[in-house]
Amino acid sequence: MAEPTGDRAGHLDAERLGAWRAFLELHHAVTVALADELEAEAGLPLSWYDVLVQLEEAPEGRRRMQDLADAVLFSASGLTRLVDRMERAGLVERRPFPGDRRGSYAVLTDAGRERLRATSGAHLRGVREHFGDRLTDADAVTLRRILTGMLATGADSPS
Amino acid sequence: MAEPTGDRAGHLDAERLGAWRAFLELHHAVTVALADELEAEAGLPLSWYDVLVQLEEAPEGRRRMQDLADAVLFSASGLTRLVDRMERAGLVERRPFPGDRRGSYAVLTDAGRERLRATSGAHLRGVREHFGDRLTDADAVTLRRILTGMLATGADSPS
DNA sequence: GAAAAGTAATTGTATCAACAACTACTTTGC
DNA sequence: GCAAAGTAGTTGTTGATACAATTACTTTTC
Repeated sequence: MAEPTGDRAGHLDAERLGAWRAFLELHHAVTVALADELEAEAGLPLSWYDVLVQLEEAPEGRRRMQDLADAVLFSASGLTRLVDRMERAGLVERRPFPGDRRGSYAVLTDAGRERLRATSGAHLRGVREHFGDRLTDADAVTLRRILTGMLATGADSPS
Repeated sequence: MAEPTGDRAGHLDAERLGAWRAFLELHHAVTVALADELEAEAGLPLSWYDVLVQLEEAPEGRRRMQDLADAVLFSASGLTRLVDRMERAGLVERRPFPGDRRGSYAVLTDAGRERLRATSGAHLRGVREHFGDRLTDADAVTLRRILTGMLATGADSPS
């Protein structure tokens, strides 16, 4: 469109900077609120919840460690310790990966599945309350379109 | 639009959940990329940069500790240590707050101002590259409108 | 105007995440 | 088929953040 009006493409104008700051602030507000609520209502760190969800959604309730680390946005070593803690709590188990003795699965236990079931209501209500309900239907569609587009644009995500 | 189709207001539908997940993923991708680049190109943690910017933007290059903590989304104790580190590096100084001997200012030093000047180009380029440039002009306006609206809706932000 | 309540900042401590180095295993190359 | 290179996962260590308790001061209350 109009470029040479001091508004050429690539310029970090006030709208973009405003969007960026709002993005950061909203992320902080919502994730802090969700983590606090989940901790208070279910005694569960948000990172544990994320692992439970990823396993629940995976076929047979299990995923490879590296794979799971990518899904929950953790480093490999971070996931090792996280799964350690959750295993101690009885929510997941490690199982050998057949055919490659280096690898292992993290598998959801019955207790883990039950814990997720007992918790997800509260968390989803939180996501609605702090995020979903603040969007009109039209804005939800638009926001999703814009954000997924931005994700697809960069080679950032497949980090 | 149509409500009673299992899509009533308040329901966390696929669009909203998709937007939420894209939001989380984009935040992670962009902040990790920015932090890595800033560290690599300027040897500066992102949290330090945020403090420098907040002080630069404030009148006389100084802000109260608590005030600054809110601005950079840190706890009070977290900011104490962060300012400790930056003070050791000579980028900020603590100065007494006249009229209330409990309080102190964090003030930008000349070295801090210089360091910010030398760094902000790289960071702003990063924000453009990973965020701003992935938005059309129209989407930038829309995104900002949606996000600031969501922030205003909740009582989350003034945490 | 002294005691109680409140506030700004710091410190003790625990947690938790990342990086780098390591172990164990698998695949590739010759 | 053996050595070299690559990959999955774990462990040693460090750094950074938060919460709770503490210190120092200020404001309120009676």
